[in-house]
Amino acid sequence: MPELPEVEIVCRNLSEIMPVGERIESWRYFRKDLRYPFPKSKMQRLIGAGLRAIRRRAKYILFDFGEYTLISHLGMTGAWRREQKGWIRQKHDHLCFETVNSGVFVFQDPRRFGFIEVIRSKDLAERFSGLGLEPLAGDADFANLTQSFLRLNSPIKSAIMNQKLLVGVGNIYASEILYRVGLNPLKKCSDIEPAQYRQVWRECVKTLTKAIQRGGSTIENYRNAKGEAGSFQSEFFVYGREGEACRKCHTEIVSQVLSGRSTFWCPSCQKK
DNA sequence: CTCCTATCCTGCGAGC
DNA sequence: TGCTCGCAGGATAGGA
Repeated sequence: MPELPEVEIVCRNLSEIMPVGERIESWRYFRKDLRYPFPKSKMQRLIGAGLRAIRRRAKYILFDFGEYTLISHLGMTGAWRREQKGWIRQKHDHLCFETVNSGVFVFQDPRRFGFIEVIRSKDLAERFSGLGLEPLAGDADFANLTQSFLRLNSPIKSAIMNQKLLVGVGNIYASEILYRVGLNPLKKCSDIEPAQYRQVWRECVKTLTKAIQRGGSTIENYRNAKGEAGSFQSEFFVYGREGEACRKCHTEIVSQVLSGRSTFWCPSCQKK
């Protein structure tokens, strides 16, 4: 489900409804695992600790409780929502924690590709050491990223989705970003000029930023932690539009599976 | 090392 | 109506 903009929105509104200093009173589990077993003993360590911040790294949500950090990944269909005491369990609600003053936070995830982790905060850097460049970080070193890409033989679309190189871009935004640059998604990374890479990074930042301003994209069931849908899907140029007319030149949008993922582009606008 | 495939899981729409 | 098939926003282990 969620790519960088959606995870960013979830983090922002979780921060609004769960203030700094808030404490977890108790956990409840409705099954014993999601993608990985719940780290129950470590989750107990969070009880009573004051929340310092909720932030995003790549597509991970980090609840910083000082000595320990709760890591939540939404996978394809994961969602947090807030409930009040006496709430009624919905299908695919897998766990919840109750806070002292802010209600109950419930994690729902039909496909169960999401997961929950608790680690010592001092181990965060190592836990995420394999992650690539954070595109919206002020100090993002895109020149260095270009040098990495110039050495790759893979198609550009696969590469910008590779979280070891660049984080946050998933299957939807990959197609959208390349449309905005005019690059064919199948083009080999080593065949792309440095000047074109500068455009790729610029459109990447612009597209992700705009998507955040629109509250993310809601395809089927994405909702932020307040239950609100995003609206950026109305600005898609190519994703999910196979057979429809290009918004600029009216050529039919085409689609092809690349590395197992549906890929959309305009054969006329994306000839670079 | 690099790249691709299969896999985890449930739900939904298309097609018969 | 009801069945099967294919596909869905992610990440990763393992094979070529």
